[in-house]
Amino acid sequence: MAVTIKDVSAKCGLSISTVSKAFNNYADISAETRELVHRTAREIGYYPNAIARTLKTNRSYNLGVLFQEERGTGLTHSFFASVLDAFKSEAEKHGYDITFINHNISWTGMTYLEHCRYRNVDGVCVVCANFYAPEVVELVASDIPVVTIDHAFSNRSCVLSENIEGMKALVAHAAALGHRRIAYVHGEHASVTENRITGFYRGLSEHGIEANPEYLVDSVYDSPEAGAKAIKQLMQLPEPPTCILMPDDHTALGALAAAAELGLRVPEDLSIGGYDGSRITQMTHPRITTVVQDSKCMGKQAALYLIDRIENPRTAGSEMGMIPTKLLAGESIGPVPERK
Amino acid sequence: MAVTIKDVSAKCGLSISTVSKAFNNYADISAETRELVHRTAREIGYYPNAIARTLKTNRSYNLGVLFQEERGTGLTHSFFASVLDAFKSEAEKHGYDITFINHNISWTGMTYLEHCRYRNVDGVCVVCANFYAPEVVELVASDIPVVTIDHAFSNRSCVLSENIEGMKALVAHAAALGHRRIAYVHGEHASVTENRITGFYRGLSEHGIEANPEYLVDSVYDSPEAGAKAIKQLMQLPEPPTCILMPDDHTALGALAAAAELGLRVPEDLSIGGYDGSRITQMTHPRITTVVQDSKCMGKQAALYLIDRIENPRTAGSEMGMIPTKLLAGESIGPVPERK
DNA sequence: ATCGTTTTCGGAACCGTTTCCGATCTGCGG
DNA sequence: CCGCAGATCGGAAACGGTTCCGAAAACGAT
Repeated sequence: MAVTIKDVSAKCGLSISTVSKAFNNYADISAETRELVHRTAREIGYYPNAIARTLKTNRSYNLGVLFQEERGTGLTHSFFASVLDAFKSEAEKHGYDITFINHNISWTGMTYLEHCRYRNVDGVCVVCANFYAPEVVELVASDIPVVTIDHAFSNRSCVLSENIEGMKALVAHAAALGHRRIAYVHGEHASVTENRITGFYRGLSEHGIEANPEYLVDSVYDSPEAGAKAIKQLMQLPEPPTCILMPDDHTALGALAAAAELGLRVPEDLSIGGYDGSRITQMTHPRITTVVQDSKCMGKQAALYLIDRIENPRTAGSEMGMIPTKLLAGESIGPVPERK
Repeated sequence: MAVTIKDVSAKCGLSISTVSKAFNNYADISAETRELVHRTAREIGYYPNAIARTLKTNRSYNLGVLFQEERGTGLTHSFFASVLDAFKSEAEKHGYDITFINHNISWTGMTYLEHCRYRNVDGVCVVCANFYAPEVVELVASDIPVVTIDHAFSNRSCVLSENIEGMKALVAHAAALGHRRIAYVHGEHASVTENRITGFYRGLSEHGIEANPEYLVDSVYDSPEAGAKAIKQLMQLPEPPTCILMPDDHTALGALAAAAELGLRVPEDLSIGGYDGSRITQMTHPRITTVVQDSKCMGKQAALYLIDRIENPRTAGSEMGMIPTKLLAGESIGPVPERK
């Protein structure tokens, strides 16, 4: 069925090796021959078989993407989906396809690394996972090129979002509007979270606000329910906060609903901040004040680092890309209400 | 670096073919030998190389996923992301990985079909594309197993969402609340849209409501901006609708904001309906009344059809899965306001 | 005409598997 | 003790390419 290199070689009366070399731009092929080969290839619709090529060259032009499985969200998570989309586009622009690396149920029980070898991926982008899991560590310690997103390993390239600055800017924005009782409901522990907490505290101290431990609430990402719970908990404090910063936009959306349930107007009675800069923040009423993470840039940069590492194994070093964040002021953080 | 079948054969003093057969459960291998092979394989960490296996067997255990490229949304679209996620999970459960099929810029200009052959995918799931594009038709007409989502080709398996019934149910819900001036802002033309329009008209006629051509607005999916524009246009009619159904939940969210801008309360002054049943509908205030599409089920079913077709080429026919939809009543469609 | 050099091409091994087919060995009835 | 069937295993070709290396041809210089 499929047309192979043999068909091309037969059709133009050349040897297989000559056709192969013509296709791979070897120097010892005359211009006319090269032209002939390409022409007949086009005629009979020949494309080199990636599988055979990979077997021989050990280059698959396939990049692995490691997504966490623990939480159900997967591809549904808008921030990661956006990062992935950009990664994919950039990879494809360079001739790479992508495959997901994971070990779902009923699979032969391969580790991430084994899966990578099994599929011969040229490199892996670890987008979102428990970076401390032994399996991830094993992968990162292997000889396979790796780039990580939002987590830095030594001697591995990574792309980081400027979380400290982003959070600081958000706190500064709230402080500028007079808020001093600012709470932060944060997500699971990870580099991202730690940086945001750092940014949160720095933002507070830069505005001379004393940190109140009760205002730092342990919660999870991407859970409007948990967000709502946190809100209710915070608002029952003897001295409730006037501004609550949520771990992400989805949770902030849930917080808006929770506030409405409590009979609180946003931002007149309570200010709420999000994080990520997803599209929905601009569709709500009030629009959610958030910190935009440049997910497109992050995904693209990760692809560039990884491909560079793959194609220039000796010259390419381990880069660290810091992608700036940007405050997007909506209406959900308003002036602090008069003290009653 | 990688450990091959040779290492296993050397380690247990058996021939390569024996090891291979032991791994593939051939009958002419004694139980002890099989056990020995598996044990030493586990010891030295051997996994068969998928590439070599594919080259020989012409089975890649890789499924292609065809996503549209025209609109920027890509993976970001929550409905498709959800379908894809379910498809992926089910595929992985059966030992398949997935790769995206497309023809992005700077690529050698392969068609979808050529890309499929290039990567030796065992089958393709066409999730979201222009089903009338020549390239898609070429793929569907090929010998590669194909399953389509939300579009039916003859003699190809497909998974359809019950759009007619879903839309009818939504109209019925509005009618039950007294609405008779119901508008529908629909997305681009595709099977989905046509079915929904059909359902819309049937719903109207079943409740004795005469269709008003001005109440059917041509718009696009997933565009809050376009949604907002449509709302404003509709509300300027001499007899504006009391209930507006949007093409999807994101657009409905945009419509909510647009209504707020116009000073209209939802649902007191204007009712708005969504479609898809995405998570955000339950996080807004008011919650958006929508039609839930069972995206998980759709993705899973598509994977099952495709794999069945691949693994049982003769017995498997072309199936058509109709996935039921469910009305999810929020608060965004309320009783019709008193005629002023 | 001879020789060395450069250009251009083909032969063949190899990548890691699968699988057909033949070889060996065992047990058993006659 | 022979022959034969069944059980086990190994040899080798093949999948579709790449790439090393040698051979042939062409060419220029002497």
